[in-house]
Amino acid sequence: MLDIKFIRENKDLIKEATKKKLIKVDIDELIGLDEKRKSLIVSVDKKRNEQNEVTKRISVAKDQNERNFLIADMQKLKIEMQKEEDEMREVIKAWQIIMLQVPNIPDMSVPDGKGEEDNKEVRKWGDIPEFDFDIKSHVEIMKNLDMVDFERGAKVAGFRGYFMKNEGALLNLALWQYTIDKFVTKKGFTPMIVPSMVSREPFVGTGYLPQGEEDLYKTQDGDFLSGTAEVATMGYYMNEVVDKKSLPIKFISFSPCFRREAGSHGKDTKGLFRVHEFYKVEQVVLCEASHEESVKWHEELLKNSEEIMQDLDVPYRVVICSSGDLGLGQVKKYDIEAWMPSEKKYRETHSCSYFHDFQTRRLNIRYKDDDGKMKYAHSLNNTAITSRALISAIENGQQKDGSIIIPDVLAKYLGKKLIKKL
RNA sequence: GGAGGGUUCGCAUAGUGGUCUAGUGCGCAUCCCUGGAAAGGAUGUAUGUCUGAAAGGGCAUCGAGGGUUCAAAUCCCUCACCCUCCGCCA
Repeated sequence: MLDIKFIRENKDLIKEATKKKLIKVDIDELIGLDEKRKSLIVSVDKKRNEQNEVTKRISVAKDQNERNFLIADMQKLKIEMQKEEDEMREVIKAWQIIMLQVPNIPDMSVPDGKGEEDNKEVRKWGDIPEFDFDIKSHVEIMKNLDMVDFERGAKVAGFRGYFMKNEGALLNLALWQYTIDKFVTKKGFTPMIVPSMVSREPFVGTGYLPQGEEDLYKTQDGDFLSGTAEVATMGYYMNEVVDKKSLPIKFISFSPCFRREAGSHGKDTKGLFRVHEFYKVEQVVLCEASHEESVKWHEELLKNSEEIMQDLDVPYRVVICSSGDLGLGQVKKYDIEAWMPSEKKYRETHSCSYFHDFQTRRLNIRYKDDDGKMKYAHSLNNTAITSRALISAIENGQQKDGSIIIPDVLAKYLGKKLIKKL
């Protein structure tokens, strides 16, 4: 959510942003509603003031006639007031619906574009491996080594279901453990295991709702299963004033993630790339409300995840996402894409974005600045790791005999450097 | 699932329809007193929003949202959360 004052004063800038992000929202209608809202507030407040004043007189009135007269007067006022209050409620409701749809403004450095296809490569890391044998996909490799079971996954959990098994299970555990260790010991992040079943408010606060309901699983109690630990982690300080001295707050959050993949039925139907349920380690940062701080941490979070990929020896590239690929609240987003040998393509494994105060305004996370003013903190997040990176690591580490060489950082946790058929 | 109790200004607590613009204590800030400090005293102590060039002023906020009333922290309804007990289950 943006500040209504800012919207009023920067109408054209916002309209341009909605075009860039391909979002349909009527800013003129919003401003019209805001005018109505303000004039109704003025009028209602005036009547309330009169009521308050007269009520004081009624309280102390000794004379019964005077008292009755004043009460009758107030009964009339009340009827008028209720009419205006009803109208005000309607206006505010409509106002809020549009307010939640107004997008954040993309940074100058964001390329214009319609979507993913217009993302621009920023840099590449690592050499694309050459194989002197027919390579297999992670599905074949892992099935051969009994690391995963998709058939029974589908039997038990339905479409896109899977079991991780043997070294498949251990390798995932190693990945999470290694990642969290690194963020805690080397980077000073606070580790958290966060809820995946989350109430509506933090979803609205982070910008996933109201517009994205069909992408989420919903419980019969009205909670939603979140697709990322970002939601619960951002909700942690919802409706709180945090101590300025505690900023920046850096969380490394682990959670199961659930995605309906409602719009992608035909896509990536094989393997672990697109699944309904997976685990993720996520970086979340709250920092002081300055653009420079946000940019600094954005680059930092990107670097952190690049280090992880380099540790895993996975070739990747960084792309800057085009305006059409940005979410409602995102100012700028980098994706990291790992090289997938079986597809001969880079595929998204990380998504690193900053929001300025878009999320914290919705979530009401503030701090008191040195000048005594309350400010909304800035927020950012980036994937630290998911199993998607493992797909790439496995395919890149495959050997002619079907075994897999494991990156050193994981071998340490797994207890072996090579996974092979017994 | 059932029964009961609770949610008040940073903390603790008072407050069952109109002098509550929410009292008191603690804490915190500034000042007085002091050589300095403690004790004591004085003053102050939130957020949001509207209006205004500003100073200032209005309005709202006693878990949330509705309702009753001329008037609600106080009465009624719905919901959320916390506590105690019972049941069921891990």
